[in-house]
Amino acid sequence: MSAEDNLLKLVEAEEPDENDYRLQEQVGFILRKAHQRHVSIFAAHIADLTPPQFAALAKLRDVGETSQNQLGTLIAMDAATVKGVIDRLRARGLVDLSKHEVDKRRLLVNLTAEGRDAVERLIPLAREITQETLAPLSAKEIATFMKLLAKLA
Amino acid sequence: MSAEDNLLKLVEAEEPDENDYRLQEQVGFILRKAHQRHVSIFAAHIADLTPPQFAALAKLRDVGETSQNQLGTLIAMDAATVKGVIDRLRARGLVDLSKHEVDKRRLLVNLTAEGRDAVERLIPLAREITQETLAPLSAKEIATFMKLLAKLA
DNA sequence: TTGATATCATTTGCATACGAACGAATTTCG
DNA sequence: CGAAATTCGTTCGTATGCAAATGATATCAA
Repeated sequence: MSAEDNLLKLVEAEEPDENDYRLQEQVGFILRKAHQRHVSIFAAHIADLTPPQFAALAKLRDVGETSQNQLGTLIAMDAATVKGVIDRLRARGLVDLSKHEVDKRRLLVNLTAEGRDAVERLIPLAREITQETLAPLSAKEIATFMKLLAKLA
Repeated sequence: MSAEDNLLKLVEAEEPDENDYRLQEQVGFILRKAHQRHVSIFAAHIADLTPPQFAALAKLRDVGETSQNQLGTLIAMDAATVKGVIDRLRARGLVDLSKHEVDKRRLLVNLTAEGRDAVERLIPLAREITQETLAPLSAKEIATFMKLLAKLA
């Protein structure tokens, strides 16, 4: 088949040009990069905690004692992932675990005093992280972006 | 200090209310969820390859033979990560490796015939993945969102 | 009541992701 | 030229993230 035939077929079928797939313009690729950038900014401000670890602490501050699975649901982590995160926070004395009195399947997670202090101390830094992540955008752009991003998540 | 004093201090200094940090509204948290959703959509369309693996193949299709590190730069992966990705693609016969004739430090990566076939076959699916990821947005919103997301990445 | 289902948590295996340390090769510069 | 700095790749350790399998407990329904 000649190049002209190819072009013709393309036009007739209104197919996208397969030779013109640009990785750098795909949402998934840019989303991955934006996420990487945020994690990097986070690490620069809060060196001794990861974003998921901070998310767990911040959410526990909101809702108080919850089961491990429930916490996972609240911060968008599956059971296997949340277990690892909680284990590490527990090893550092930031949360503690106890068994549910009634439902013996459940593992209750709570902030320790130290954990509570840590969240309170870190929240101002978390605000800075959010600001710095959004710094390339104007106030108006931020409002628009957050609205659209929320729709995608 | 009384609660009223606290409130007064807050208003005077125009400080954010520390009791009002909402994890669910932070860019980082939503960015992480949006990325998770995209990976999930990707997996539903392309089961036997991960987004980073596909990114490596798609980029190799663009630029042809490159060094492992250079490829990593192009697809936003550090040296350690790209090595793992390429190792797995190589084990499956989708890329092959060779030594740079002149610069003996460099490891050249190339698509195999099978690898090239795979990318060409998968690109239409990748377009669908992009579409489905952006499906919650209108055409106009997509244009806006992509512009702003690119600024953040 | 009991048998089927569902839920909670754990474990294993695999795949990113990155910092840090390292050796080998190359480039820069005094 | 030759020492210092840089680049390329590898390895190790740690931390998500998820699928799948499993065991324990709880709930539902016949």
